Amino acid sequence: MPEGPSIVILKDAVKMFTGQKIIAVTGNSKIDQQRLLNNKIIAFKSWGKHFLICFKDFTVRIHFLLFGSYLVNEKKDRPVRLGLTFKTGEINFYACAIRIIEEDINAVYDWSADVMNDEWDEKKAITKLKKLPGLMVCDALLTQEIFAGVGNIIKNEVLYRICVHPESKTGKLPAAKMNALVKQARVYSFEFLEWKKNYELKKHWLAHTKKTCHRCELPLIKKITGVKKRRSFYCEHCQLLYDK
DNA sequence: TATAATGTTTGAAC
DNA sequence: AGTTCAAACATTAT
Repeated sequence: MPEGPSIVILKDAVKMFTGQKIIAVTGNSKIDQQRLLNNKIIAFKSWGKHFLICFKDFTVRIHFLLFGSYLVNEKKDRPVRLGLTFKTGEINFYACAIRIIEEDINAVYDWSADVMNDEWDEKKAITKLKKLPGLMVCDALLTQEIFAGVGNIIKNEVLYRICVHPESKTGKLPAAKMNALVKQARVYSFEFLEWKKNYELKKHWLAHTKKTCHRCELPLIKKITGVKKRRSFYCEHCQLLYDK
């Protein structure tokens, strides 16, 4: 479920409830559910993988982690974590982490770090990366403070696309590769969004879970990389290692 | 059927 | 006190 583009799809799927009052709340979430009752939703927003339901005085933050899911006007045979009922329909959330944010979300979130946001700022991302020269690029792409919304699929596809080895150090990247990294983090995420909408995401994977490099026909390497210990799929021949 | 996987937080251990 | 690490959570396709 996760990765930023999927959250953008969710925002779109529930937009008809914007401005509506919640007339019933259900679920096993430990948040104070009563606070939502009879309260009007001001807006649905997102920051990276965070889905935000905004009310006048607080915000509900939903994170889907690895297995979270949601259904609009449907239920599934699983415990509902949070269910919101409106006059015209309902949203049900499953297996997700939910919190209430009391502070002004504009003070909490740096919108320019979200690759899906109009305020996404390449230059700021590069500045952040330059402060972490020893960080492997596989870890850098998964760092939400820099690339909010990027997950393991996008990581692998971006690095394959720009021909950079996942264990390269950000401080050793040539300027052109640094620029490509930051550029493609957003570009690929929007392609992901379109493919996902059309239920054809996997069809477009070139590296993630793949066995062979389509450029040189050599086998792709599958390896747990970086301090984040996530699996990387890469071509040792086509993706250059910049670490010295 | 067992396993692995689009992820993050927490608290113990160093 | 700061960093590292495993555990916990929860679902589903292969």
